Amino acid sequence: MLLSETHHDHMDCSGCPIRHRAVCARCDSEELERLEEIKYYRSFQAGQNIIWSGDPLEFVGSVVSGIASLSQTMEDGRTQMVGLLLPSDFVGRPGRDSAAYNVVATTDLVMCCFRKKPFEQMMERTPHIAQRLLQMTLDELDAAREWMLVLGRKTAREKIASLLAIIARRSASLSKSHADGRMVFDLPLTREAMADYLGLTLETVSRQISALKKDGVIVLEGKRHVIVPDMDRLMEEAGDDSDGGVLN
Amino acid sequence: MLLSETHHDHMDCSGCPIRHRAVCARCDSEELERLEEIKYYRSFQAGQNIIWSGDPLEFVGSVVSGIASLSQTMEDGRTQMVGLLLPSDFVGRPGRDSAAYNVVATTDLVMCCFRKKPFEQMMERTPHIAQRLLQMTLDELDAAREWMLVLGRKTAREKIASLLAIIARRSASLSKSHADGRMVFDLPLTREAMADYLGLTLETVSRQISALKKDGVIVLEGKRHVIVPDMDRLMEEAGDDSDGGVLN
DNA sequence: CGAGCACTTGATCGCTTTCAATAGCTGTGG
DNA sequence: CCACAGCTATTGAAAGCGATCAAGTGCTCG
Repeated sequence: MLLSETHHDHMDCSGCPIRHRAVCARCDSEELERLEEIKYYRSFQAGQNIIWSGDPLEFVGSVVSGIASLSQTMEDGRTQMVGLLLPSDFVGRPGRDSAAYNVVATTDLVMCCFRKKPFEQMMERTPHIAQRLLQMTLDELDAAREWMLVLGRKTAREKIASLLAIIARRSASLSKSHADGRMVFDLPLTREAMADYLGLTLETVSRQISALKKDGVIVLEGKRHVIVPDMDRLMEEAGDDSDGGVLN
Repeated sequence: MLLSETHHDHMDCSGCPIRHRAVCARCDSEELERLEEIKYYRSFQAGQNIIWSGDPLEFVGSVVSGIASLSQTMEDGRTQMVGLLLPSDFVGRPGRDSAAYNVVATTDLVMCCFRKKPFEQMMERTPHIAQRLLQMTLDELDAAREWMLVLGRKTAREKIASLLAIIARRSASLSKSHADGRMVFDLPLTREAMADYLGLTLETVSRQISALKKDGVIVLEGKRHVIVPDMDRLMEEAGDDSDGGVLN
C-alpha cells in the first residue's frame, strides 16, 4: 500500500492558498520561480507519521492544507505535544541533520516540500526567505512561551479553556467570525491529543469539558462541534483577562 | 540613586567576550564597525527590572555578562519563567513594538544595546545578522519546547533533576568540565526562581532538593554550591536516559 | 541583638491521576 | 438484521502528589 504520494505536479505558486503567509511570503516573482523549480508536493493520510524524532531530516516544507502535531516522547511513553501545525506553518529546521520531534498528520494533509540542501543554499542567497523564516520562528517562540505558562501554572479547567480559546481564535482568522462574542468551530483533536497538548490525562480533559458544558461556558453538538456563546467568558475561564497576549 | 548606568565607552568588539556567540557572531570586521557605531552598554543591578511586559520596546541587545530571567505573569500573580538569559543571549524582538515578557536581572548584568530602529534597519541590509538571529531563535525554540515536556509531563523530582542537569551542562560549556561524570557548579537561582521556572512552589523545590541530597544524587555545600558525583545518575533522575536531546 | 531574607520541614488539603466500569458509535461478518 | 469487536468518550471511586498553611532554622546586615 502506498502510504504517501509524491506529486510532481507543479501547481503554480501564485495561486497557492498559503502564498502570503508561508516561508515564501516575502519572495518576489523571480525568487518564487526559483523556489518553484525545487519544490514538490507530498500528501499524508490522517494518523500517518510524517517525521520521527531522531530520523535524518531530508526535507523541510510548509503545510499547505490539513493539520499536523509536533510532539516529544519520553522512554516510558509519556508524551507532550509541543506544537500544532496549521496551513502555512513551516516544518523542519535548516542546519539540523536529524529531526528533534515527532511530526504526525492529525488530518489528511498536503505539504509543499523542499529537499533540505537546495533549500539551505537558496536561503543563503535569498534574504527574503531567511527574514520571513525568522519572523515565523519568533512567532512560534512566543506561542511556545505562552504555552509554558499554560502548562506550568494553569489549572485543568483553565488549560481546557485556554486550548479552546486558541483553537477558536485560529479558526476565526480563517473563516466565519461572528462580530459579537459568539464563536463556532470543530475540535481538530481527540480528547487524548488534547490531553497530550495540555499535560493532562484524557479523563481529566473529558471531565473538564463536561464541567464547562454544565456551566454554560460552551455548548457541544456531538463530541467535536463546539459553540462558544460568549468569548469573553471563555477568556475569563482561561485566566487571560480580556486581551491576554497570545499572538497566533 | 542611579539604578542603571549608560556607558558610552565603546569597548572594542574584537575583544568582546561574546563576540563569537552573540547576534554579531557572523559579522565581518566591516559590519562590526557599523554595529560598533550604534551600540552602547548598560549595567543593571541584581534584582532590577530590565523590561516590563507591555512596555514600549526601545532597544534590543545582548547579555554580555550576568544572568537575567524572562517571565510571564497572570493577573492573580502566578508567574512562569519562560527563559534564562545567559551571556550572548539576545533580548528583545525586532519588529515588535512592545515587550511580551518581563525581563529581570538575576545577577548584576551588563548588556550591549542597540536602539531598536537603527538595529532593524541594519538587519535589513545585513543578512549575517538576520541569519545568526534566526539560528539563535531556532535554538531558543528548541529549548522552549524541551521545557514544555518538563512542565507538562515530569514529576517534581524529575523537574528539579532536569533543571540541575541543564544548569550543569551550561556551566560546563563555559568552564571547568571534569571528563568523568563529576560536575560542580553554583546555582544562579533562588529556590523561588527555580519554582517559577519549574511550575512548582518553593516548598516543593526545597523538599525535592533535600530528597536528591539524601539519595546521594547531589551533594550540597551551603545552599547554592552543587556537586554532582555522577552526571548519568542525574540524567536518569531527570527522565532523560543518556543522550536526551537538549541542545543549549 | 533584632530585623529581614532565603531556606527547610511538618501537617493537612484538594486537585489530578489512576484504575475501573460503562456508554455510544462505526464497521464487519454471520 | 443482529452480534460483536474496536474505538472514542464519559463517569465514578480511590489514591497520590504537590499545594497550602504554618512553624522554625540559619544567615547577613544594620
